[in-house]
Amino acid sequence: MSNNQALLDPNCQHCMMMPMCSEQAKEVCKHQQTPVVTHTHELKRREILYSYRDDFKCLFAVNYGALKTFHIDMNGQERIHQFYLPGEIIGLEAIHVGHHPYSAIALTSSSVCEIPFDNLTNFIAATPNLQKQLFNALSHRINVSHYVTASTAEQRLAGFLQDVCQRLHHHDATAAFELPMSRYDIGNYLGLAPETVSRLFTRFQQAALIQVQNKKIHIIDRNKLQWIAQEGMNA
Amino acid sequence: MSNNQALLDPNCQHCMMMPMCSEQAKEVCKHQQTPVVTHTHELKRREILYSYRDDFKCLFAVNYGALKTFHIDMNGQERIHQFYLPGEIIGLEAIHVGHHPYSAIALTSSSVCEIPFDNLTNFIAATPNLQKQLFNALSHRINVSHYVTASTAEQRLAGFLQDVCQRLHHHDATAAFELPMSRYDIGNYLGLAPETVSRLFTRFQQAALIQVQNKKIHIIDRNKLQWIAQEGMNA
DNA sequence: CGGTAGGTTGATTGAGATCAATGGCCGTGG
DNA sequence: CCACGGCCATTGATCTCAATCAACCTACCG
Repeated sequence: MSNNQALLDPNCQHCMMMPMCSEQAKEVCKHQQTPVVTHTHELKRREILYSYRDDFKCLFAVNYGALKTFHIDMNGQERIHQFYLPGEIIGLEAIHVGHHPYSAIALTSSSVCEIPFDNLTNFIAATPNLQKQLFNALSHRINVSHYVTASTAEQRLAGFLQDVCQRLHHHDATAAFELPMSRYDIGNYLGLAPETVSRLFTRFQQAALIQVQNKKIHIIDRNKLQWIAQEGMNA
Repeated sequence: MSNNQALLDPNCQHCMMMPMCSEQAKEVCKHQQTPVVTHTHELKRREILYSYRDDFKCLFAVNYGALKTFHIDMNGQERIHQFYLPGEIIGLEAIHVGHHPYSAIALTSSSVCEIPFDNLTNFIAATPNLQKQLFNALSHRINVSHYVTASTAEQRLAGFLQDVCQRLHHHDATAAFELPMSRYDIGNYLGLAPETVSRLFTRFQQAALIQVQNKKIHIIDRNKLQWIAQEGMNA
């Protein structure tokens, strides 16, 4: 798939790397003979994008689908580090060590744009006003996922739903979407047992905050969800 | 305190911003009339460096002492975001929003170098090989503090001690240092009650992993501490 | 010297983990 | 097409680790 085709994709609208795919950017690239986005990868569910300890050469921007990064601890247990939704950049944590500290795997059929990091830095050096863009992306990543350290399970899951909703660019009080990950994955990410996640979904549904049918989530009362994320359910 | 004086300080050896204070850097600065480190602030214990929502203009590098960033939630409860030890950079999370999302306060008598962000970006644009430095610093911050989401209290505290030890540049199997923060702060940061932190210190001491006397910590068996951080105490 | 914040230790409670059983969904192969 | 098997999800029963409540101690500061 070419760079141009990717630009036609509605998902590119929200991609942090979009400025690197602009007409202006492509002019610069043509000059340098080094495009920022070289090509895209199509991934099937459970297909590995890269593995723990692989050399860091490229960042990846999620075009569609969803991925997770994880590692396997000394007990053979999976520990999920982060989920990635369309428009988000995978691999930033590898910049300073030169290799990937986590493995990345597709949760659903997905497509990612490959961004060779050297091309990117060259490009940024040539267009300093875009340097800020990458700083912003990195700065942004420092702050994400507050809620995983929230005190109660309710707060964590409410925060998670809220976060996913936002990252899928649903801005209204009500929203419907499909969770790309299993209850096990959510639990793993939030430090909860999958059973607890399941029970909480039921409780949230009983409280008319959401409607759940398997992976389909319908957010009914987002304000209240936000409230719970910060205060807990009975506060 | 001048830039030169700061350079004489042994803490500067490990500062991520040291390249910005090099002779080469100062040459560039002289050219631009905009030094990277303008001056330093001396802070007393509990003195505020900046407050939540303050405009983001500067990063700060800890010269000596220690600080924490935090915010007060809707219940009036403090939530600690991060601790900062000598050589570390405060304020990176503000880059992409333009204002500080947390307040910063000194835990002990401290000194920080003020780094106006515009000066820094100008400087980096003028010396592209140092652009990488800031990318690295940001990338590094994405990965820190794993252990706060570890499953057991033991693992979290062991991970925390291990982390502090490393950030204070103790590389040996045994080490002694002073914790700059209270048990309440540690608990708050790790999502544990202060009583739990206290009990764990006692248990770690009984297991001959560490010696504790108030804030003075003596790491006796760092390997085992590392083990516990990953596997738990009885695994 | 008291006063106060911080630290330790003990007793009790509770949220969430774990164990266990069941049901639904989907992909695979006969 | 249906049947089987595996994975995922839900629900219930029990247990456990850490929170909470409470008392007391200690260090530091005016």
